[in-house]
Amino acid sequence: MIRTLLAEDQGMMRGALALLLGLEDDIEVVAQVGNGDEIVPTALEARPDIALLDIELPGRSGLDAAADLRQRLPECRVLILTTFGRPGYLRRAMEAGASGFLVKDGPVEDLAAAIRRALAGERVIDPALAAAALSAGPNPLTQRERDVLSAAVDGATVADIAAKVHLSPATVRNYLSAAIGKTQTRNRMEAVRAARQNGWL
Amino acid sequence: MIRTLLAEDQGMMRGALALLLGLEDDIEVVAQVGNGDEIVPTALEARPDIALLDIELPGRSGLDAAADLRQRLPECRVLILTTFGRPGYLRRAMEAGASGFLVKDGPVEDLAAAIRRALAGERVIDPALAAAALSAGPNPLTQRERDVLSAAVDGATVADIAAKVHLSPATVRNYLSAAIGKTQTRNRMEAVRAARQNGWL
DNA sequence: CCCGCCCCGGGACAAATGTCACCGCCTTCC
DNA sequence: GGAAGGCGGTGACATTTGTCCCGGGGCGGG
Repeated sequence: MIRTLLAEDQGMMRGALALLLGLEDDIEVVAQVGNGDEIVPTALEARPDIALLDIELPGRSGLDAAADLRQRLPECRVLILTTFGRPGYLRRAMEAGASGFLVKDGPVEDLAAAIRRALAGERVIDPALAAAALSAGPNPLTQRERDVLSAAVDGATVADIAAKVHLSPATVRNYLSAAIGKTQTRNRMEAVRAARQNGWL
Repeated sequence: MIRTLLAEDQGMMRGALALLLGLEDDIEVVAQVGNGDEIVPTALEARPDIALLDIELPGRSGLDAAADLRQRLPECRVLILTTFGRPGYLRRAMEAGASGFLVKDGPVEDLAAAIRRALAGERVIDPALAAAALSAGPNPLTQRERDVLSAAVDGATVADIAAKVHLSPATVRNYLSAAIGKTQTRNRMEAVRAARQNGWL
């Protein structure tokens, strides 16, 4: 039996997937969590063979948790399951030591198949997505640029951002300008959009 | 047997739900679509007893399709199934003649139960959500304000918006200002955010 | 008929935003 | 030891954005 941990925030999706996987003869869902920072503790207790992680979770990103999990429980494989096939996400997933990367489009049958292949030691990645990740290149943004850009979502003013990141307003504007330049966009919102699109957050 | 149509864009979610509902003794999934404008044609052919519609679909909004479907196939009940429990969505769903409104959080067991209750003539609505929808009040934005605000997503400049909506830049700025005022926000991005939050798009 | 409200536009003005040049400090790498 | 680059900051500048006030036209209800 393949012992599986399932991390997914949408209750209906989580329940449906769990039920679905439970129908497979060789797969058993031993734990379910809906929150990012429950992943590692729960895994340490349930000791699954494989963890199926969503990326965008409340509490903690599935990518962060993946890296942590690979350290603390190396025998447990990690499969990332996400809505968005963003190049930067795939890149980070691989760097975190994930065995595969699935998008939530695509048929359900892929899921069980991916689990078995990952456990057999294979890497499970959509070829088209892999190509996109390679052609997009690495994240050009520095740490601070990411911070500032992240704080700029949903229309915060420069003053808001400065307060949130503990920087001078003037500095914030410089970072924003740099980020806008690197993303080849025209204003902060386009920059945020482009950065998210690429999975550089 | 309850004949069900399933409209949902995420392949994995769609497949999982279909499989899940298929396990119920009295429910049968007679059609699945992943695109908004396939809903009505497919329903006219498959003649389901109930249609389970996501709102945010490619091609056409599930809410639009719901209204249309109620006209063209009155014996078919409509159940809205969405990620976001936005007050305006609920309001529009009810105006479109939906029999119920489910959010994708919450347990899977709710789904089959909701289908049966909807077919029995009940209205299926989360009480907390209903309260929020009533307290939020109706959409205060005019048609043009909605147009302009919609065109302002992802950081378009005034000139971009003006071109997209075929208006003078000056007029666009006036509408944006009005929308910002009505949403009690400080800039266009916050206004967009607030409007989307409430399901006023 | 008038009132209110929506539509469309213009002008003027203050504030916010984006850009550029320049400063110093620090770390890393050749 | 220098070059390169990230970090934090300042000042100046042009552009954009948000606001307010002003027109005119249309349409519905009292």
